[in-house]
Amino acid sequence: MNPVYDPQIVEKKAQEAWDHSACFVGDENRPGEKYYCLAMFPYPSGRLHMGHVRCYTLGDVIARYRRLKGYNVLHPMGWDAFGLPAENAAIKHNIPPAKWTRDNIDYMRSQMQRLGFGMDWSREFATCDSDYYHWEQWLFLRLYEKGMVYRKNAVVNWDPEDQTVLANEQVVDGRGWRSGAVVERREMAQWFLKITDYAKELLDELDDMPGWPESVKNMQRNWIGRSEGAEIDFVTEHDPAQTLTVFTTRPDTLLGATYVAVAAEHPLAKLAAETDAEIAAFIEQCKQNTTAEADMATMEKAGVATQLKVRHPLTGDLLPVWVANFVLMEYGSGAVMSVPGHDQRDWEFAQKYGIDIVQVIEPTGDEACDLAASAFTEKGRLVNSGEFDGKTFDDAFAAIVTALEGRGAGRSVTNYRLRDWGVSRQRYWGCPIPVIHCDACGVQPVPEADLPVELPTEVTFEGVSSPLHKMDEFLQVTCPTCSGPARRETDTFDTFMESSWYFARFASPDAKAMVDERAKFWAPVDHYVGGIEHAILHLLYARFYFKLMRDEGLVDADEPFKKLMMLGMVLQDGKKMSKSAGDAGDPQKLLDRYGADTVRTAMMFAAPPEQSFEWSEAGLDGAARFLKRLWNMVHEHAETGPVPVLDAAQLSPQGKALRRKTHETLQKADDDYGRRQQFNTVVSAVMELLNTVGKTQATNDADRAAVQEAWVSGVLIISPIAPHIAHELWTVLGMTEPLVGYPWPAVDDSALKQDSLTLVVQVNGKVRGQIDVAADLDETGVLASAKADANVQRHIEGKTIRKEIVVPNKLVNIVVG
RNA sequence: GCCCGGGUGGUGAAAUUGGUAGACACAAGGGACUUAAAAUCCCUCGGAGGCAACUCCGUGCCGGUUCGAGUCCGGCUCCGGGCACCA
Repeated sequence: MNPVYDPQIVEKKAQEAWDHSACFVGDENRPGEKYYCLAMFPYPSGRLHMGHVRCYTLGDVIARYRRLKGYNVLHPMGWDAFGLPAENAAIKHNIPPAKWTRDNIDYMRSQMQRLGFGMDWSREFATCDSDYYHWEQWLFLRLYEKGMVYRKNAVVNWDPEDQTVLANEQVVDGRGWRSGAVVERREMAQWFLKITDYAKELLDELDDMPGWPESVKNMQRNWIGRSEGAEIDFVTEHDPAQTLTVFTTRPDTLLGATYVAVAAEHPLAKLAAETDAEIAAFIEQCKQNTTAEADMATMEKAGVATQLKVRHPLTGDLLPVWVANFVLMEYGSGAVMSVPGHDQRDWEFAQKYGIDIVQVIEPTGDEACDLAASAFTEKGRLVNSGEFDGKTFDDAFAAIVTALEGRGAGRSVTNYRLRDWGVSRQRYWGCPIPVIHCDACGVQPVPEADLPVELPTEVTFEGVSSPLHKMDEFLQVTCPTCSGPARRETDTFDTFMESSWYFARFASPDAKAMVDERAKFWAPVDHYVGGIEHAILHLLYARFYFKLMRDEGLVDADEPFKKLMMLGMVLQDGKKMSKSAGDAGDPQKLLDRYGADTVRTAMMFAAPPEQSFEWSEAGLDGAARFLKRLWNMVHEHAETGPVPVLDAAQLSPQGKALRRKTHETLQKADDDYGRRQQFNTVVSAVMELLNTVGKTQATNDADRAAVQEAWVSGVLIISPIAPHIAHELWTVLGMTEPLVGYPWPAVDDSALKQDSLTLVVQVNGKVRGQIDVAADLDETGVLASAKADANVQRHIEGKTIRKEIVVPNKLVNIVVG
């Protein structure tokens, strides 16, 4: 009798064997080319959901496959442990964020281990470990010295009732999610990293990253948003020493500018508000917009005229200054010139407020141009522009910029949509920003010897504000410059800071520096797996940070992630899974009922990696049935006793067909794992192989050897996906070397050879028959055979053959008329 | 609003470089085994006609290119992701 397949026993046994042999511990000295496989580390939200299961199974499948292909693999795991949910839990349940986080990590680690991921747990760390964030503070201070860091005002969402800053997701319909109070935009001094200094490199390098999906590269290109244009200075009427600078991509339309618009936070808006209650009221009203760009883009465009005027740099005409709610202070100089004739938004604004619309561009072709109906936004020929009339875009651009340069009133510039990275957060649960505020000396960096600035973890939350504000032992410090009393910064870093370099730390997790030489060995990550929701922010910040580290000499490469696999979302009720959506996605009960291999197989079988799909338990029974069949069939085969060495010459036709299927499956699986990165079809290929073995009657020793070969191959192929059952069956098949790292078998081309092929015959593109032909039959022979088919004859009879198309090994199309 | 994806049977999907649409599964229906059930095994399974051979229709919608389009092009529509403080 076969032993019954009991995943709980099989999986425990396999995991103990892996632990015992330490086969997943990364080691620079192992043979084989290094291969760093990494799945984006999780935020320890409490329990794994099916999105995690998918991501980490995919990472594990890739890592295990690479081991079979002879690579020296590093596959680590850790925790993105700082963040908002821990504070929310603290406020709600009065648990210190550190304890809540550590408990979650312990539970989620046990779930990952239960899933059998072949990860190197010896390198594990959490970003809330001071050993980790120490070096983030250290790098920040290095960047401070280099001038890569600066402080300026930026707007935040302010909850006036809770007296706290809210994240965008905490603002619901313009109100604080807890207090319900109307949220205000408020300016605060914040730290910024000069990512814009690297905009060009971040953009240009995308052209040389073949391992990234085009869609992600395009998203990043659009995000960085390089545009060629000009900066133009408008002298203010009230103070000729002051200028208002705008950026435009269309300096050719300068003569059509009929007003300028500034952001509500712009100094000119504030100046105008001093003497004008209507403007002050409008600015107040603008404060009720959130800081989210999506809200800005969809809201009703509105503005108010000021009494201020600026002088047109070429005509000297006075143009009115408007304050408009759609101008972003964060982008460019917080001011735009408005050309309603040739910009749709400006046109709508001018229509609404009765501002002049002047045509300065006319079509060169037959494009429609009716400024009474809409703006003409195409490039064309200049009119109503004095000396520039008749010029087309490129000439006009150059001539107008030259004219401006001559007056010192403009210059051509390359502008980026990308804004500098604001890294300050007015939150407790994050990495302390290592600066000190001294009344006498101003902002002072914490001396390197005093690092890390440790975040106190013994805290009690009273209300929603950061407990740091009330902790004198944290707050009160002496100024490193004058030794007088000073105050420690209470803001912490954006958590994207931690996730921007953790992959480098995994290479040398115990280094007494940010990283050591081992980072140069393992970096860059060869295969990075993660959700598509990280396509822009995380991946762009990490690329930037890696360049900062490179420029410090810490790493060698220019880019951190060679190959990027972007996963579609595992949806729940049509939306991405989140902490707030409950634990419907918790895999725990599935692991208890079916075991890890079934959960992993079902997840891999459900869809290809990049596709989003709604999670459903429907596939689990099928996956469980498949593994059980595999278990039973391999045991039945093993019970027939020892198998002789395969003698291909002695195979029966069935044995030969099975052997071909085995090698086709090896070839397909290798291609799917390695090149196509589509794993659902690996599972189906093994299912097909299993079905083929099931139909094979092994009548002689050679056939039994072919069956053995089929099972050894099938078990090996499925092992990255269902590693525990594979571990057990490997031994059942009499294999003595460990399966982890066993060399992937070479495909035997002679086994793939076919004597005859089935071709499809079409008449006028419709399938009319199938023919079996010798594999080496030439085109004339194939055509003759096709025309001999009875059904094909019926369709070509009495008609003229106009064209004959033969696609080798596939089909024949006969075109008749 | 802007940027990036996606839409194929009752369901998850496959079709890799423009070449047989629906592989492999799930669910369902029928049958075998069983006192019965579970498990297992076998058969059917896009729609319509024929009830066989075969024919017509069919990959979100409309149009185009091609001997041939799920695949390429143009226009739409619905769904998802991102939009700088969720991670």
